[in-house]
Amino acid sequence: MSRPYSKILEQLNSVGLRPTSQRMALAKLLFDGTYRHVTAEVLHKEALKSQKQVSLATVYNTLNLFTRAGLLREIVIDSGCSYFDTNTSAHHHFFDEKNNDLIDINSKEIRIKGVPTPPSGKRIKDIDVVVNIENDY
Amino acid sequence: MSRPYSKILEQLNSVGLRPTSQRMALAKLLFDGTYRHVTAEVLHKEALKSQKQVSLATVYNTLNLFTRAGLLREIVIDSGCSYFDTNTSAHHHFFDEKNNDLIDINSKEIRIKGVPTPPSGKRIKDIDVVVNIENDY
DNA sequence: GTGTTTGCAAAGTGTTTGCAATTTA
DNA sequence: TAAATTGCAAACACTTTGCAAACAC
Repeated sequence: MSRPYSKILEQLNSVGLRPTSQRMALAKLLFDGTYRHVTAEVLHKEALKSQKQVSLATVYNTLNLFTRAGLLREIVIDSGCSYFDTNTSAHHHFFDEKNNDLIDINSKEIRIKGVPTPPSGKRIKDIDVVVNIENDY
Repeated sequence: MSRPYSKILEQLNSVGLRPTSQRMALAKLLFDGTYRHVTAEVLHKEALKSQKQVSLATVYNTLNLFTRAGLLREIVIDSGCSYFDTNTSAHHHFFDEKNNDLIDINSKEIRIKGVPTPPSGKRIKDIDVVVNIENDY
């Protein structure tokens, strides 16, 4: 599943980011072939677990850089915790607040009708849909 | 526009909250007859501006109590800032990130189709739609 | 070599909490 | 007067930042 080294290198080069060992290690964890939703803390722990020593500050900086470069998308659900989504195409999410778990919903599945005209001088940038789910007892 | 004292008192009593002077003052600012989206900081400033001295901690505690009592609804858009909405019925929002401005969208206007079945053992609790808007240049 | 990146610790933000003093019923 | 509430300051969780040392090109 893991993406080859050369692909990751290419990806970093293409957005003008120096392929430092920390960035390479984090990119390898993030872009492993499946779509992921990670917090800074989770990614930091994963990096330490794999042999790579990276500081939490660098994880934050790298997530922000990758997001600005279009490699990641930031999602805010709860206050006090940002998720970073490796799927940057338009799509929506299930959110299970019991486990703080995000699940992708393909953008083609959900259709939204009847969005009113925005206030004058404004236009729609994008639409975020979060389907909150809970245990079915 | 402002709601009469007796109505606010009744409202607090109905959810089992003691009508202290701080709660009365905050309720008066919140439930003024129009729907509002306030942050703790903004409400605190408003309280101080009106003659009422309330601590920021009490504003936070009161907003949380009112939310738990069903008088308010909490909305998280940005990380690092909670909004409290005096409209507790199901509805959606425009969000203008330029001014950090929330605007209600009547729930009857927006229709969502094609929401996939949630994972087994889970059911849909509610759906949040945020229509992000930006300046139209 | 020059400019970039890292890691640390410190600072920053929004929010919650412990506790003594105050207020409510 | 017993229980709830307040305000303050300290604690908190998450995130950003300043700066010297390390690294990439």
